[in-house]
Amino acid sequence: MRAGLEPAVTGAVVASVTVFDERSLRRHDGPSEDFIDRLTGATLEGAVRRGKFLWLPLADTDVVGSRGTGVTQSLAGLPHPSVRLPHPSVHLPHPSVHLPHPSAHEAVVLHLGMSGQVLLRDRRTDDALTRIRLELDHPVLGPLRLNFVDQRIFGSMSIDALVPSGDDRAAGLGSDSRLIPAQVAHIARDPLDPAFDDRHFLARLAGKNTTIKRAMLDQTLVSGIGNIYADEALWAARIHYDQPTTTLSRPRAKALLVEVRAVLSRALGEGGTSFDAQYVNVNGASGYFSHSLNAYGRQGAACPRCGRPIVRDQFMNRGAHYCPYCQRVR
DNA sequence: AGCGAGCCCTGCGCGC
DNA sequence: TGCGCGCAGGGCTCGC
Repeated sequence: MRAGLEPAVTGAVVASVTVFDERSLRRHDGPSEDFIDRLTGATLEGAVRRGKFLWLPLADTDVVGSRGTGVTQSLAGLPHPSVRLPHPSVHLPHPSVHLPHPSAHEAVVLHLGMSGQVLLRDRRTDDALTRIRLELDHPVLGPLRLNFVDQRIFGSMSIDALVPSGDDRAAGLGSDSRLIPAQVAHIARDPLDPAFDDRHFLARLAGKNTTIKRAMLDQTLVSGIGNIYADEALWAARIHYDQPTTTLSRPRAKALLVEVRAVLSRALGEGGTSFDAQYVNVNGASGYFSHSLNAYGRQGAACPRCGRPIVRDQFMNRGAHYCPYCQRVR
């Protein structure tokens, strides 16, 4: 989603905002009028991600001299290979957009929850269950529509202050900025982040008095891993979901981290995991990773490694899928 | 600290 | 065919 949004939102001006359901602003500190007022007319500077949170920094508008100075962001190479934007006929050789100085102090923050989608459309296209809509004017691509769709409304949009992330590394993927939305500051880096610190993670993991899957799903320890990718990485590393972290050896923990990265990389390469039309990219296309699952959702089916049946346990009010033969507590 | 329960929601598939 | 139930990719708060 980040990769798909980046070329469409960078340099775009928010022409109008429509909130169809205020419940999607649960994490916005203020009424919908506030969200609309602050966003309307704003220029989006890019698309940045940490774990499952995405944010679009807003160019400062009330800082004298901040607009139109300095940075030129190249949009050459548009569109992203996996992205088909609504206006493919717009073709400019090596287009570029002059952006304000990247000193944004606010951002639009998005989380998809369980059932959220962000769909890039032309100005005529509606999507069922659209909760919030942004009409964008992009300097190269022209008029666009961003539909935030969410069946269960566990996801959200909000405007949040950008605060220092605490170290001198980029706060997320997609920007060099060290600023992070306040509501995302407690979220750990994800294992694909170049600034992810393996040693720091392994030390914190070893110091926890819990079990491994619970730790993997703890977004303040490591982010970006949900129920599917936890089960898949544990299967690949042959580790039982209820293995105590205190007895998980460092070599096995390191091997698990390797498998987490492999699973996340492959899933991103295949566009994510789609069981239905719920999980789609910005064009509404489904990912293919569901065809690559070895454990998740495969209870009763043969383990691809040993042929014995995969089992599903109730765990943390969710399912834990594993092979009782390959994955044992030890 | 860690953990379980509960909550925020809708829609789908299944069994009866 | 129709209904009720269980289930679903997440994250947060609360009380123990």
